[in-house]
Amino acid sequence: MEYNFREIEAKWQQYWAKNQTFKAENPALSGVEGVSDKPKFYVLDMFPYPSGAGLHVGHPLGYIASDIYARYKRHKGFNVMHPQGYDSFGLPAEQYAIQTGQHPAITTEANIATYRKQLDEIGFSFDWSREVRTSDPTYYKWTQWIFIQLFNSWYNKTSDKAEDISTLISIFEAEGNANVKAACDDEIEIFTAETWKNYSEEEKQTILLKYRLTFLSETEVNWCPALGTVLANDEIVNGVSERGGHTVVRKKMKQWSMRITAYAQRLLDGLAKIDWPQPLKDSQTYWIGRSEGAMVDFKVDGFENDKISVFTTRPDTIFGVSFMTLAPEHELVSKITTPDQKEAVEAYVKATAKRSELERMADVKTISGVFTGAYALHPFTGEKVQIWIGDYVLAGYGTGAVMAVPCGDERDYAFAKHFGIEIINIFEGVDISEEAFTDKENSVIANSDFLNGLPYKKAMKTIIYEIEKRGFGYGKINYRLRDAVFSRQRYWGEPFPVYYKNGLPQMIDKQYLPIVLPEVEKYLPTEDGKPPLGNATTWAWDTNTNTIVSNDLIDNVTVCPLELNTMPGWAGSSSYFNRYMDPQNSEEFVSKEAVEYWQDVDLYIGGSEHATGHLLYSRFWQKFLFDKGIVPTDEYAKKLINQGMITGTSAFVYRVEGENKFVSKGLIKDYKVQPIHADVSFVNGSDELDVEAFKNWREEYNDAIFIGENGKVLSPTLSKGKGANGENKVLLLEEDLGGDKYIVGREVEKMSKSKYNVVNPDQICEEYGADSLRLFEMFLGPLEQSKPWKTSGISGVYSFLKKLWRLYIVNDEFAVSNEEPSAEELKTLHKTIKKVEEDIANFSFNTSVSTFMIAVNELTALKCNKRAILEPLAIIIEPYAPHIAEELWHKLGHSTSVSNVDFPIFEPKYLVESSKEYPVSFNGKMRFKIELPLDLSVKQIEDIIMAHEKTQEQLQGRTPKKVIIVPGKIINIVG
RNA sequence: GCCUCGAUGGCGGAAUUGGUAGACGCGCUGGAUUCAAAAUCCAGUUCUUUCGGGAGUGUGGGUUCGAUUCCCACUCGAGGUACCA
Repeated sequence: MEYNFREIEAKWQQYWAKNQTFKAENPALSGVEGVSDKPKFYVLDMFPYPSGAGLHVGHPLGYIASDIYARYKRHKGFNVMHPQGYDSFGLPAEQYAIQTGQHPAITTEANIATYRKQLDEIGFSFDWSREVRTSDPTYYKWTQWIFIQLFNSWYNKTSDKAEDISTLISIFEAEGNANVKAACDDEIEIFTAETWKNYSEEEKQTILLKYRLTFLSETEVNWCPALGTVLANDEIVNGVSERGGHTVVRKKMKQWSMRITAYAQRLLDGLAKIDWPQPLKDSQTYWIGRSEGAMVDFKVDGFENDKISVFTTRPDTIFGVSFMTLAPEHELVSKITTPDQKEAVEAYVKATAKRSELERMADVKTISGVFTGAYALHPFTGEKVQIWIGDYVLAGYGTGAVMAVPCGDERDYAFAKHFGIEIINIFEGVDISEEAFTDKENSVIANSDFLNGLPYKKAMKTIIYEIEKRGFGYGKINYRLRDAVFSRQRYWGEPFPVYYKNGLPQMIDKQYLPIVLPEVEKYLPTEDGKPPLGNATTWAWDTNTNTIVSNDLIDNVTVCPLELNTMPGWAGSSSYFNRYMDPQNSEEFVSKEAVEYWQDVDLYIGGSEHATGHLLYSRFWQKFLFDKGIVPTDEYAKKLINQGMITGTSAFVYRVEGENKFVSKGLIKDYKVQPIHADVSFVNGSDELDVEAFKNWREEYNDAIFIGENGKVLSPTLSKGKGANGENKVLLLEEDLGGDKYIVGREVEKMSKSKYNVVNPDQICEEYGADSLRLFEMFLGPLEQSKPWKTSGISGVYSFLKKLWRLYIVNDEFAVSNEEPSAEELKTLHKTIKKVEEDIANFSFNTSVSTFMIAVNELTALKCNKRAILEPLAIIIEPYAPHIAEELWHKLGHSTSVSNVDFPIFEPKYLVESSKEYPVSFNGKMRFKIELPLDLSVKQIEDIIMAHEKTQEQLQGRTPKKVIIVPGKIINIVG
């Protein structure tokens, strides 16, 4: 009776699907007995984007880990929800559509089918009845609904939460907006209740838009006219688009934005109460970028009505200001520049416009700038301060202007030195002739009027008080975080539930959702530069019938144009974890009962690349939904783990330059060679190349000559035989080569199709089975670290599974005995239980696999065949290798799934030892070992050890200075 | 530049509060079984050695009876971020 993984795995995968073994019940809704008594546990994976390439072995790593955890929790008596779905809107499907005309929905559907097949083959315990797809109208209906909720809300800083826009309107009607503290647009005019009531409906709406949590704003974007779209920073390389190399310009566009900045402080504070990796928290903290300081206005000499506002974190150094720097794009630049400087300034502004923001920021070494000829007036001293422009100041950050204090800031110092600007020292007892003094905590202010002699903290308080008293500024907490642009000029995304009347956005009522993506002829932007939805001919809203109608009917009275942008990639993923709780609900986003029961995610596993994208936006939406009373917690995931990347081990062959000849790795120093990626599937575990497979790979290599490691020309004689893993292959026999082989070079790189180092899970499942794949992925190393993939090692876990199987087999028949287990057997079992439970608690799955191997090795050595040992063993291994466990469990005579059986209880009594093999060290170096009873006193141990002949041998007559004995641990003799 | 993580045999890695460095697996070497192979099993495998031993966890210091583990300085690698005022 062989371990036939193909048969076993197919059988149990079908069984689980048929019996809905992993369906998680919502007790309140289902009334399923027994479920409601169990505590809930919610294990979540970051759902995948279903790309055309399918899964490679890197993808399931986190899924396997979370699956082990979910399965373990079922054994521990929890009602576990472990859902999966697809983040199925996205660019690749759209690009494929542009190239081929194939509708993205069709491509996406096909890709999902591939993913599903691959996921099923690995034996995950997903509850597929809860599947969501972000591109499914029944799902994005709720994305649109949340958008409407955001539109209908404003952020009240007084109550410190989002409130319905109606509460704001009531305040306006009662007392105007003078006392409203809200997260809102920067420049809002103050009005009274009287004025508000006299505003037209349009004027009112325009004002309200400045307060809403999602709002239209003019945003500067990277516009690529050739592609007809906006590009993200990372899609621009050297100032041109990554795709196609087209020109990119900065352009202002009216777009939807999300007022995430309203939540900056709460997003920061919330980090303290969630168990997420510190590096991830650090990067969110940095991204939010809280800084305390002051806004200060500087008057411009000769321009009575203009002022330059700056934000500074060091208002205490204001007496050290010797110049100001404006971003070249600053609106005052053209106005205040003197005729003398005009030419230079204009040239500089022009040069800056050509540089991308990225380029400007990457170039740290060159100091550049131009004097405008104008002067600002120091608010305290009234002295004239030069106004410069410099491209290190960014228009998009803060006010686009900096008050420069060279003695206290390295960059200002370098700038001042470079252009010979005065450097005023305002620090007591500090030499600034060589560099700026930036240690603010240890600074004492001097040369600064009323601030003289004050340390940093006192000086800050005093100066902010003075600034506010004199009325040219105020203390302010600034955040680096920007409001998030929420419009995309794409086709394959969620349509907005928005139409425009007289240029003002109107929300479509909830009952008419979803607004379904229209059909278009082409997926490209229109010729006049409108987004792809501009191609739709039926894309107008009839306000009488509340239906989408033909554009021909637009009259801007009853029929109005619909929004042409779509939502960004992160829209659908920002709250999907809540939707899993109640995925089929068509009346509500999530029912009260469901969300009260499931509450939040107990364990979330995914990649760290989402640190400041998805993981920040989703926290923002959760806080908003919490404010609205829709969800009961304002942080949605208690615990988060980042799985590390699996890198590929690329293989290289070496072509002699100018020839169609390849030399083996050991010979490359004798030739001028060019390394070429070879597909890793042509290489075996000993880095030997299957030369024939490589030759047949591409026509250009058909006639290539290969020189082996020993310098022999590899003969092309073919022979049938077995490959390294037992598969049938046509290969070169060693005799034919005179024992010579072609050895490839290896290098660890990111796993990628273009590097030919991708390994698919399907291949592995086919050759070794899903249980082997699962064990091997865990065995590779710590979950959170990145690690290279090398398929050759998989034979180790495969042998282990065969060895485990054989424990249950006697004379080729399945058989276990009912004999009482021995102390040794019980010890093996219980130390395994203990270690595996500790490992799961620590997410240390790699060490669990080792522990299983040790247990099976020991039980094999003991020839253990006893039910009392082997039955619990099948349970504890189930989370890791569920198929073989289920098979063994049923063979042991059970008729229901092993997945909900109680985990064996660890009994410490089986591990109690009476003696210990003490390591005896001399000066910290272990020299020999001695077996001693554990109940000896320190004195007794010392007497025994000092009398020992090996001790005397080591000491060679010396008298030890000290003998350290830690009972149960070590003996160390010093001297 | 800054932030974060990491560096242990030929390779992946283990060593849970400072206490036997190299568990477990791959690979490799030798052997058993076999007509042969696959599979399986057994033994060995950090380096070095005059076979007594000696050295050894990126480098250099420090704390300690004792350091892969703690502290300081540095080198290299990976990821992120970026003249952030």
